[in-house]
Amino acid sequence: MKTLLLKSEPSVYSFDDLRRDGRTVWDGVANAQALIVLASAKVGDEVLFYHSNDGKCIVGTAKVAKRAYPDPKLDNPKRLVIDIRAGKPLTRPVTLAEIKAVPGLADLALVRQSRLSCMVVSEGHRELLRGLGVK
DNA sequence: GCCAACGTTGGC
DNA sequence: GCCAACGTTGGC
Repeated sequence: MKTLLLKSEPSVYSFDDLRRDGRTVWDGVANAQALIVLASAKVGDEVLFYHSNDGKCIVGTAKVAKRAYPDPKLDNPKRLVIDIRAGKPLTRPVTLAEIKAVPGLADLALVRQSRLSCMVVSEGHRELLRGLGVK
């Protein structure tokens, strides 16, 4: 099982929205690199839910509920989506500033490639995040 | 196939 | 609101 980190602007779709919905289709990914990440997602993989712009913090967890499939709303087989279901909110959000303060997390894609919306979190990075309170 | 121009994302 | 970092587009 691996861990993904998905970014969302809370004003568009927040973690609270996900908890309200229980489950949602994760769509809108067009970037080639991010699509490769989506394609690698397996049911049961852990998802870290990050609020970009307004928040800049990891706010909760989720799980991959359905592996990648073409967006039914689009006529483009390359535009993949996955389904995720809500997990638990963190007791305290873990901010980007806190993450940047950990030397071992400097090469996390979230830090290095701010525009990437969807990334795989390595085992080692996952452990460091756990140390910051991402349970 | 190169590259300039333009658009977008997201941190600050 | 600004701008850096990228990705994409289109003319050549």
